[in-house]
Amino acid sequence: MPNRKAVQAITLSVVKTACSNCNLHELCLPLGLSHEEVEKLDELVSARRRLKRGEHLYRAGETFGAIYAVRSGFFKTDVLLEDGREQVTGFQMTGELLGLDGISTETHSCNAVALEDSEVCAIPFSHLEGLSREIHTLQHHFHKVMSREIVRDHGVMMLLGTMRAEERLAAFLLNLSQRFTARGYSPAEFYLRMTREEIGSYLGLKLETVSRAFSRFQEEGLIAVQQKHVRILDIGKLKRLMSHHTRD
Amino acid sequence: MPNRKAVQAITLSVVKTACSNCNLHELCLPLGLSHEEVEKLDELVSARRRLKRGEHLYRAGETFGAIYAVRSGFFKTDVLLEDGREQVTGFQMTGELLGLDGISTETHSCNAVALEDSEVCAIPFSHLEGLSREIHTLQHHFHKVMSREIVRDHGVMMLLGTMRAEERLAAFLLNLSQRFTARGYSPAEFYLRMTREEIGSYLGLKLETVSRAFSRFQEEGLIAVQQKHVRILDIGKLKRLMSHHTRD
DNA sequence: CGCGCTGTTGAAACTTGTCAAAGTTTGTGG
DNA sequence: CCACAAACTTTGACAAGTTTCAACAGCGCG
Repeated sequence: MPNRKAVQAITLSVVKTACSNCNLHELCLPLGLSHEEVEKLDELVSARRRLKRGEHLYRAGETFGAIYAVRSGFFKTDVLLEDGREQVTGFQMTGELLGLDGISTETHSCNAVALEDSEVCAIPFSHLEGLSREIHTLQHHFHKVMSREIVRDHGVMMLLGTMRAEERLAAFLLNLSQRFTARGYSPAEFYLRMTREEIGSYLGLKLETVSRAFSRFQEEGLIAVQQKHVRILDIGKLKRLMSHHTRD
Repeated sequence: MPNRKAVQAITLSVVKTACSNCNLHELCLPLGLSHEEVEKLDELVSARRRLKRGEHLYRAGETFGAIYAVRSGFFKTDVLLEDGREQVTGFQMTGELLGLDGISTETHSCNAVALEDSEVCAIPFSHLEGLSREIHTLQHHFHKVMSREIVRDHGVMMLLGTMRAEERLAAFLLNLSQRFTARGYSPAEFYLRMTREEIGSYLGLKLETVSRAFSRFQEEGLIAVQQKHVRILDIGKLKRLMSHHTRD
């Protein structure tokens, strides 16, 4: 039964997800843990999960049990209003966390959807709380992560509340660029995983407005766009775009 | 020296701020603590601080050390952009927490200003972390509070991203009404502590637009406004206002 | 290889911002 | 306690930015 053995080997290698081997180390875990502490962490991450493009990691209304660390891939989170209006509240990439919104009511308050084939680590929340009672560093790191999310949200509020369309898009592109850079990718060239409509929803704009802003940036030599492929040509101008105008 | 004694008595009564006696109990603390646990909590709250209208509780850039529970009064938090643009990110009333944004970088990322004479309890953050390692309930409660803040921010993003002016104002008034109700005040009648400009900044609108929306609501019999005094006349219509239109 | 989804572009309509002026309230100092 | 100044609010007319509607192009998937 050679097949049986092969399957087992694969299964084992999938299940064995140890944080100690994970290259997200610096992104989703606190630094400076002792060897034993890292071993404890390994037990924390109960399971990995693969998602195909378009699949939901969780949906609003589902019972909350775990937060998720993106191991690879790309996600969006969105909130729906009864009348059908939708707002994308964020895009998450490798090393970022999903599900923090669920802690407050023990029910997820938004949907998380994979925008490309992705993989996540599930971190059962009660385990995380237990372990952070033992490991100060972990506790503090987790608090920082939650706080960072709040600060990030304030940035989005600023964007939605005070910026005009082109400024919003510039801010969006610069933010992506910076996050790709932090992950070792090119700061100036990347593929967008989301549609114009999803960008628009995130930025509080209609997809046509987003499209026009892209075209305008291209005309002015700030970027080169072709569908989902973006190349930033003049990052300085893009930054300056954001600190001039007034509106609102 | 009868004076000396009197002064001491006053000082003591001011310093003695014990959470166990605090009527914010249900709002800012976890329920179901044992007597000993509550006593430990009492030690947590190091100092109260009184602020006059217009005074800053903290400013963006200052070193973060404590979070604050509003004991009485009313606050706003705002973020400033280099080019002078300002965004009010929230209004905080009795029983709500301030300062969570500072955890992430150990530096406050926004300004907190008292909109009326107020009083807060300072909760040194390292103490809070220490104690929540001992008291599970406190730990979990704190995580819920942070998460709730994230969910709240998503609500604001929804508001800013998908609602038109009148919907935003309706949502704002309903939110205030609900929070006043939770504190035992009238759901239908209250004084606004903030200016039209501050409301506008929070809602991503110009003060003139806010003023016009107020007038329009008044014309249509939804509310009665006179300066800062608001009376909600038709809460149902106000709610319906938010689930009809489309925009953005 | 064609159908559908996604993206682009144009023109008109609508919402909100801008500028300006006048009215109202609040706070302060005499 | 009044008077006056400063801050805040309201309202109007006009301008600007964004959405809406519509038509079409392109790419990608089945």
